[in-house]
Amino acid sequence: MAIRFHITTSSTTPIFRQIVEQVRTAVATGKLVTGDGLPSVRALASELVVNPNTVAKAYAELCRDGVTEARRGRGVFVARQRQVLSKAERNRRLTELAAVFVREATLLGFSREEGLSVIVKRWAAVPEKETKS
Amino acid sequence: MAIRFHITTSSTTPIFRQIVEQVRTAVATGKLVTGDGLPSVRALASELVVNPNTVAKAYAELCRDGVTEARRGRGVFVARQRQVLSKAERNRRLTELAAVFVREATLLGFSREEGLSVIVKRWAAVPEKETKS
Amino acid sequence: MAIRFHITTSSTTPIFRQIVEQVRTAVATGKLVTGDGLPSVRALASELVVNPNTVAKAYAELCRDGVTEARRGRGVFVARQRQVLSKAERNRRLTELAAVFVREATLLGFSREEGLSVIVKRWAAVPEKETKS
Amino acid sequence: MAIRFHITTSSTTPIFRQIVEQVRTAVATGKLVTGDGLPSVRALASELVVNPNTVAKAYAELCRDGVTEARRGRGVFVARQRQVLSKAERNRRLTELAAVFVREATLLGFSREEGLSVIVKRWAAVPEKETKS
DNA sequence: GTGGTCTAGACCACG
DNA sequence: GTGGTCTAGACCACG
Repeated sequence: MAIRFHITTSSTTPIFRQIVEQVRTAVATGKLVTGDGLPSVRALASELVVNPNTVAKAYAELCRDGVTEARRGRGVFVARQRQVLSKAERNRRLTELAAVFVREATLLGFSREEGLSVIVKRWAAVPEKETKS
Repeated sequence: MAIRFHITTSSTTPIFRQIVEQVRTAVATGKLVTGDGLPSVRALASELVVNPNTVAKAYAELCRDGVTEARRGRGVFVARQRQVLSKAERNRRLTELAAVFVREATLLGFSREEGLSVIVKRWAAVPEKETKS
Repeated sequence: MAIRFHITTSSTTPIFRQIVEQVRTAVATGKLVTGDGLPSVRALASELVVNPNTVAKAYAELCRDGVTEARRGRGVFVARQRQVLSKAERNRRLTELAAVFVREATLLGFSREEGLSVIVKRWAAVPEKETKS
Repeated sequence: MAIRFHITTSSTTPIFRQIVEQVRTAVATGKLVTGDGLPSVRALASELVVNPNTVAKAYAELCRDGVTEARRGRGVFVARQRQVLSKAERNRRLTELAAVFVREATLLGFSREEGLSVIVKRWAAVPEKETKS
């Protein structure tokens, strides 16, 4: 399935990071699956009216993190997802993610129930699959 | 109650942001409550061995977001927490926070149960209080 | 301790990779230790007569891999080395490294004894330290 | 003996290099010996579903390095392995290979014993033969 | 045609 | 002064 990108040049989030996050979201929610192709660097740069280097930087980070893989002369494709980080490192990152969520949700005035509810709702968008450890 | 700051100069997170986040966490978890005073800009800068401008920048952001308030000539204090954002905007932000958490947790290979479990655990650090909506 | 860089622009190995490898070697052999500073992006670019972006790309990869860390406004420093990859992934990489070494050494006409000997000799340059797993 | 090729189009390693390395490995481990024939360019390209130019490029490099030799109108065959490089050059390359192995193994957190062990294990796949110096 | 590398030069965030 | 981001534009390796 294809993916529609939306870039906000006025955001404090760098353009290349916005691209990275949109691809990561699409992969996490199953909108993009293993083997799906991304637009070519030139095509996406042209569509978003940004420099090809900016797109290339985003794609490079995605490839480095194993989300995608570049095939010579053919383009960038969604890779088979596999975990290379140690269990300890992954747990550390998950704990940090949870701390940020709880802090910000609390400061926004939301209760534990409201916070969990929106997480559960969001997770419904993620397709079932065997956990890859 | 006082707050102990821990700054990591080697982190990719800017120092001023580390200060901001530690105050926000302290307020969210009830370690700091309405009326509690923060160290003076000079005192904290000296203690953390950072530029006073950096501390001032952090305090300015906290005041701007309504977490703290500056009382002329007396210092910076934790403000009475009140929601200035519209219900719609707060819901939008909560949804975005949840999307980030679910996306990253999923890509790290965690299941819905593991993700929720760590959120619940983290929320245990937040004291009960009436929801401020 | 400082580090002397030697770049070969005629090599097929990209300049940014040559920089990366020289820093990795210096860290692996203890010539650079935790906390040591690298030359600034601009200083090294000027010294090597390459574009600052090329040096920045090398430094970015080193930081991403945890070899170094950038401190805001101060420069890039050697980080405390820690392992974030899973044991399985690290074993996989070591096996691949060994396969390459054995293949090339064999084709160069060297015996097992000669190959091991030069590895042992090279390892003598690595300072003793507790294995970090 | 024949050789089975396995190409990963998603790898960052160019296809022609994968072919080169698999032939080199087969020769180094004795799976292919002097006089053994390689598949024709067209046959291999067809089997691997790659561009014939890619296979031709791989064979050209193998011939240039003396691993194989092309016999006009008959195909490409494994050459009698002989060392064309000077002893000094071969020693230089072996030292460089060892440096890379030790550097990366060290940064992965492996000890000298672990590194040597995996080299020894890998070398067990190489048949005994008189050293060709 | 595809991504990868590099130069040249600008502007910004941080401290 | 430091690294981070971005644009503009060139050339190369691969297929």
